[in-house]
Amino acid sequence: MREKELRRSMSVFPIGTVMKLTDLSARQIRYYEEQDLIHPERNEGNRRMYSLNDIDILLEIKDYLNDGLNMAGIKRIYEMKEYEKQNPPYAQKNLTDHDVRRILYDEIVSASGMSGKPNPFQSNGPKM
DNA sequence: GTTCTAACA
DNA sequence: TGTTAGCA
Repeated sequence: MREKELRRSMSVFPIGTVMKLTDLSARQIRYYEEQDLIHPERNEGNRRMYSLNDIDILLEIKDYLNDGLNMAGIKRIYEMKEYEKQNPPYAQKNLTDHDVRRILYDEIVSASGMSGKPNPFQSNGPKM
């Protein structure tokens, strides 16, 4: 079932399509790339070409943003995801990749909501 | 018309 | 983040 992943990794969408699919601005999409959250390829004309995987990540980022996470918190989650890939310990300790991510996620979200002081995971209270 | 980089509000 | 400028 690797054929499927291969296709999901093919960069075939221009930023305009990604904008419509994710409802994110071009500015945001390019910014998340700068933060190493996504890695679109470039075509002959230096245009960014995104894959279905990139789009999935973008949609995930949008969810995290809605939960009040800032870039620091989101990057944490993806950095952790990378760390896990290089260090199999978790996979063998009966926790799936998804479970570990869920745990870290809850940790960051609760840290954002329980402290009265500003913390690195919180994007300063509501702006109203 | 669409996307890109860079920079300023 | 939005937006704008000047290119390709």
